[in-house]
Formats: sequence, C-alpha cells, structure tokens
Amino acid sequence: MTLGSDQTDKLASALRKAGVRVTKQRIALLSVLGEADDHPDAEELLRRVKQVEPATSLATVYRTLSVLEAEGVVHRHAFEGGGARFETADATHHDHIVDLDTGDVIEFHSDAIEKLQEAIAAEMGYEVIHHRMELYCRKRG
Amino acid sequence: MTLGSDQTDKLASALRKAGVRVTKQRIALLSVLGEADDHPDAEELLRRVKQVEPATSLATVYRTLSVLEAEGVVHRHAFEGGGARFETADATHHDHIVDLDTGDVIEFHSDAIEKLQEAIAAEMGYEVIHHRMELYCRKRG
DNA sequence: GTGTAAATGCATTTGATAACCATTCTCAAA
DNA sequence: TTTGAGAATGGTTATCAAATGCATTTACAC
Repeated sequence: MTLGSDQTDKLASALRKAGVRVTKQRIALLSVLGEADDHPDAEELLRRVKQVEPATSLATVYRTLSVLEAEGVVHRHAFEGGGARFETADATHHDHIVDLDTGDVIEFHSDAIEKLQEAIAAEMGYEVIHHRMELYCRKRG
Repeated sequence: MTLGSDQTDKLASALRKAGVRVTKQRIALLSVLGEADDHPDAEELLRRVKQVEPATSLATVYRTLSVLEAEGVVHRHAFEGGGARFETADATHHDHIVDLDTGDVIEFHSDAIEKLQEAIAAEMGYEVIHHRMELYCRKRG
C-alpha cells in the first residue's frame, strides 16, 4: 500500500469520479492546475508538471486536458491571440477580464448581466446554454 | 477610364481611405462581405469571391482580411469550434448569439450590459478597451 | 507611358492540437 | 499476490487554419 498525501488522495478520487484511471501524470497535472491562479496554457502546464513528474509529455497534457474538459473537471478558454488556456472547474461560473498589457486574467461574475443575457435571448426565442464574456482592459491612468 | 458602379466606387474609396491599393480581388472581397449577412469564414469567402473574380487565391483572402482588420474595416470573430468568421465593420458595435444547432449567428446589442461591464472593470481599476460576448443558445421548445 | 513599391498566386511553413502505435501501466478478478 | 485486458503514455507523425517566401504581375504617382 502506498501512502498518499491528503492532496493526492483528493485528486485521485476526483479522477476516479470522472471515470478515468489514476496516473501520476494526471495527478501531477491536476495538482499543478489546482495551484495555478493564472490560467496557464498547455506548454506552460507541461513545464510545471515536469518539475513534479518529469516523465510527462505534451501529448499527455493535451490528452488529459481534453478528457478532463469533457468530464467537466477543467475549463478551456480561448482568449484572443495565442492558444487555449486552462483552469480547474471547482469554483462557480465566472467570466474574465484580460489585461491587454500584461496578459493577466482576472475573474468576475455578474448576476445582473446574466439576467440581461437571458432576457435578450428569450426575446429572440432562445435559451442560453452557455456564454462567453471577456473584457479586454487596460489599467486606468 | 473605367466606369465603376456606385457600389464599386464606394468600396474603392474605402480601400483608399484605409491606405491600401485598390485591386479587383479586394473590391470583390469587400463586395461579397458587404452583402453577406451570415458571418462567413475564409474558405466560404473565397468560394463566393471566385464567382465574381475567379483570379483570387485563399492566400489573398487571408492577407486582405488581416490588412482590413488592422485598418478596422472588417471584424474577425473566433466562435467556439472551427476557424475565424468575418463581417464588415460598418454597423455599430454588437455582440452575438450563436445557434448551437444550426450555427446561425444573430447580432444584438445591450447598452445596459455594457454599462455594467464598464462599472465592473472600473471597480478593479480597469478601463474596457473592447470586449467579446457570445451567447451559445438553443431555440426554446 | 514608366518605374517602383505593393499585391498576387503558388507552394511551403508555421503553430496549436489531435491521431497513430508500440510499449508500459492501472486495477479488478482470480 | 499474480495476472491479463484494456487504458494511458511517449515519441512521432498528421491535420488544419493561417502566415510567409518568392517570383511575377499590377496599381498608380510622376
């Protein structure tokens, strides 16, 4: 029997709950993603995962992210310019402010806006399944 | 001297104002884009442009779209799944509803939402330069 | 008209991501 | 605890949209 940290156990059961096998690469990826607060892309994730689990390839990072996205464990964002960026799906839904100068991403949520979105869609006979909203901003002088 | 239609003259001067040379491929592309109401992608644009101006290549479509985007003449949208889609930038700013079943794109605008966006950004010390908002929807039963 | 820089077409390259495949690993059942 | 079937992995190649290099053609100021 192997002794796992609380953290590792939690990630392992998350994987099991998602119906996929528990591998060290996946544990490492989930761990890295859980600690990240900056919405990294696939290459950056690989860089970080390799520090924990060197036997990891870019192919596995992409594969695992796709699998976990399909299971709803991670969220994929396609901001303007560059490749997809990822985050864990633990928190509640939110949208993003992207700092045009630094690339920093800040999360926010507005119930008022979402109510308006639904009202607009309803007016046209539609139901909102999901939405995407990004504010590309600059720091005020 | 060549006789151009009103339409062609308008497009030609738009190109001149954008500071680029007037070519038949660009006239054809702008003309096609102006008549389109469905946000076509690059390949679809080529298909339509070729009916008017067969001596046109995909490379030119991409190049011209990039140039005109930089000049603010056309807008590029990256909806979920698939490549970029384009529209002329003549109308006022608007956002999009994407029909998940048909791929149809509907335009809408909400001053109320944009006021809220600005307020949220301001709260965090930011100024909104531009934004992206897409509602992925399905027709109501 | 003429010269020159810009634009074009074709072919090739790039960059992000997915697919292929032989090998290795997970894990449930024996 | 061993084992075997199938899932996951690494390394590579394929894919797809989009960009680019280069030789040729074209627009347009003079």
